[in-house]
Amino acid sequence: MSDVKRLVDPDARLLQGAADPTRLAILRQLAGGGVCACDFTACCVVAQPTVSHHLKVLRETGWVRSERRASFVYYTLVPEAVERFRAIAGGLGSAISQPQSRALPVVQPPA
Amino acid sequence: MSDVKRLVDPDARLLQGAADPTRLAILRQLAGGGVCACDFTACCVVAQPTVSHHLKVLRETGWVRSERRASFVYYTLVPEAVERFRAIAGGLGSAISQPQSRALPVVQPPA
DNA sequence: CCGGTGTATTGATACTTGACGATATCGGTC
DNA sequence: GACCGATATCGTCAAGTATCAATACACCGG
Repeated sequence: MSDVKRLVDPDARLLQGAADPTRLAILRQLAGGGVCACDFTACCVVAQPTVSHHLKVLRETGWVRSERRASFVYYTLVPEAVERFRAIAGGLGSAISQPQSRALPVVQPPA
Repeated sequence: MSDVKRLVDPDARLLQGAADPTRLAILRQLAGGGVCACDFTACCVVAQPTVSHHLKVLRETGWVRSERRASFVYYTLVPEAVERFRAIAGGLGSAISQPQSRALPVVQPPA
């Protein structure tokens, strides 16, 4: 993806932040309460620099915030990011709140 | 990402399906009701083969289903995918439904 | 059966990404 | 101040991905 696209669609950027098995695992652990960076190294198969890299991506995409405490770094989920994520899900979900009768909708091919 | 990871975490795969500006735009248009493949070519900046490619990705990640009708192909959102997407959002959101007092939680660095 | 339109596939290319080892940095301890 | 554990950064490589032009395929109308 180009940088331009990242600018024009912040939602896609947010989704991309979460769209990796390692990062999704990190986000889930954060939702559960584990927040020391060393915990992630334990939970994931990847090496420490890789975890650090993913944490950076999550920071840059607005998912997490980091805070230093002594020699440890604590990570917390950014509530707004989760909220935005939910909003995206809600936006897509409008179609399923109504019955399935739209399977072949009224949209016509262009004239 | 490796194929292995795709197998071990289908949620990440689903997220990756949506984590692209063009595909997100397509999904949103599908939620709104536009379903003819030619509509996507109109809505996106990219060329037709690119749209077709993205539709294929969405099909492979379980987001959409396609159906041929005369010479046009109609696309519909897969309700289960949207539901799953919502479930992922809900799983991450559990932390924000409770107050922020967990900013620096009780989790300790490993002994 | 033949031309035309809509859609998918192929092949090539440039870019992005995930992963690692090595190394730097930061804070605490002795 | 020297060592040590915890994180981050750098350099690099392999792999994945987005994009397009060219082309093939499917379906309709004549």
